[in-house]
Amino acid sequence: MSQATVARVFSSPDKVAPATREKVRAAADRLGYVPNAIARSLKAQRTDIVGAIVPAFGEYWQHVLTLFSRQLTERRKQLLLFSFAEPSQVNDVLETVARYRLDGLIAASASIGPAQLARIEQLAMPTVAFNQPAAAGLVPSVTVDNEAGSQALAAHIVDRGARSAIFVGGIASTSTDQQRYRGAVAELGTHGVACRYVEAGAFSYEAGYKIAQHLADDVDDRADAILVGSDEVAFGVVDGLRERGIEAPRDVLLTGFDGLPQASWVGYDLTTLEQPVELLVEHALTRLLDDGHASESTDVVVPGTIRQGRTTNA
Amino acid sequence: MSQATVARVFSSPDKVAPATREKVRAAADRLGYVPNAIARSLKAQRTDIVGAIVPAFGEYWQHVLTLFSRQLTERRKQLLLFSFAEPSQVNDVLETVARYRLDGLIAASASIGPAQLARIEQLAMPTVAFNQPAAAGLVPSVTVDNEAGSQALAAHIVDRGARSAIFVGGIASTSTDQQRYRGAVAELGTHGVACRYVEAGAFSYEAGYKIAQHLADDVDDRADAILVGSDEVAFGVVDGLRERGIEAPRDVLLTGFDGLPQASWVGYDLTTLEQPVELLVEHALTRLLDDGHASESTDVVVPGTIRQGRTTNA
DNA sequence: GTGAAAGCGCTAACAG
DNA sequence: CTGTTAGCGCTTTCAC
Repeated sequence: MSQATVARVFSSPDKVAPATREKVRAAADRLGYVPNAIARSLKAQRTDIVGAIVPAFGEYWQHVLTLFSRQLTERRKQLLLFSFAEPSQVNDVLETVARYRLDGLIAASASIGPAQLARIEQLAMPTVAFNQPAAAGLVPSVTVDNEAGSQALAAHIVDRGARSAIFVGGIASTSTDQQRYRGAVAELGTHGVACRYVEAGAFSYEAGYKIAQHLADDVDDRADAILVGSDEVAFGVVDGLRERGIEAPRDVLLTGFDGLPQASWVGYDLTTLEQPVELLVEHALTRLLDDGHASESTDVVVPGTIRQGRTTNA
Repeated sequence: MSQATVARVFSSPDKVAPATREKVRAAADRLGYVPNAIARSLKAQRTDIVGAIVPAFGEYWQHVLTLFSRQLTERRKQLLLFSFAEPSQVNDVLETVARYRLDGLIAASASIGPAQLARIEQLAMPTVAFNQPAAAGLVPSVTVDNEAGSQALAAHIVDRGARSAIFVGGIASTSTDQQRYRGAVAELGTHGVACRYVEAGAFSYEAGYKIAQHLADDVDDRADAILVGSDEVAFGVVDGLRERGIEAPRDVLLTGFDGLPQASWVGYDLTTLEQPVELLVEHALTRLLDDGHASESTDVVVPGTIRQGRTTNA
């Protein structure tokens, strides 16, 4: 048996006589032989691995990651995870990424700024920025329509009688926060409703919980509605307000953003903008793997839909 | 410049004259050269990649995965994710795993049965089973002490006056369910408290929600306490019971298991057995990467601690 | 339908 | 300190 024949048995079995094929398979089973994907990758200049640079925190990213992994498995590819706890680690991570010749790269984090995107360009690795609007124009991107989503939520609360509102963001400098705030302000403005921006300081439950207590204590400044920029923060806000006896929708209208599974949990039952995550992930992978390397538009923006929950059921 | 010199600049810079080193670095920057980790792996028989076979669902696994990824990043290794939605996919996944010559493998799923573990043995790849008690003895494993944990929870509710109890498991055939149930029964038995096993059918919020409504409707069979086998299911149970006007701890004592971050969210504030996940993950990685390939005991069992929440605050 | 040979990009051993 | 050489395990012509 020559190497070549064995290789053919595992990659294009039809090019080998059935008899030989079986003999090779039998021998392989007996010896525990398994083709070496590393060697294959070296030769083929293709790894069948897609990398993802993702923050190591947060319900949203965990959820998205799970979906990427699921869809990649269906495409017989693997997900190589590069997670980081501190934005400062991103540069290091990028250099590591560069060494693995990945079939594609998912850049999903607000910590990936222009400098990092430029570096990624250099790597000449197919890349897609996921829900990171700031990357649009620099790198192909797939994003939910943040502005339209926020507008829809704003319209929703105005419908339900809101005459004053607060937007609770995670981190003010992120492009998602900015877009979501902008959308809200725009829509509310046309109805003569003011909307202040308040920063929770992180995209976490705890941050939401704390900021909610501040809001609750600041009695002068109560609003009819609170638009929270993300579901995870919103859960914290709900609980923080409850702690102070403020209940949605009784005392305030409240919305989230993202459409996490937990938003439908009866304990929260949050009105939120549901991202079509499956679809977003599908778009991202198509752009990464199927494209003739230059399709129509490189920046895809997909609309979300409102999920009406108890928190605005006034 | 010879290949060898360049290689040295990137792997052992001190073996190269500073002048040459800088020249090489400059050239690399200019040409965008980055060493190829695939080729390196082929030569070195070491990939710096650890694989993880994990179910594509569930809060708990997402949480664990995030920790693995974080700790691996610190060790300058990557996580290659093999997730699967159906147990039937596991065999396929294993064959894929086999092809990548990974530095280690984390087997974290009840769907990895004896047959699969045997296959893993064959691969001669350092492996550790994570929170999968059934694997103990077959493959090195790291597991929280399920029985002791359940006993502690059982003792806790007896302390608080429970005279009858129900254990709500996810899937009866899993070894975690069995151990947790067994622990509960053992402890409750010594206090003359009976404990029926009820199967939710999945380790999910929805399954918990549905089973809770059945339990609530079955008025003859009310118990003082419900021990739920996992937090995610417990969240569903809490909400399902609330829907029927049953509130913990007022009407029933309720506990979870796992210690997910959400358990401390004020909306649930669940009494649960908190797994020392960081520690478990650390143990797993040590066994995988640092071991002199045969340390003391291969099956590590780590105790958890009770997190007291509102749901048993009778 | 099968085998021989070259080469993917790197490293380690050995000379110089 | 630097270069030469061989080879990791696979695929891919190109002969036969």
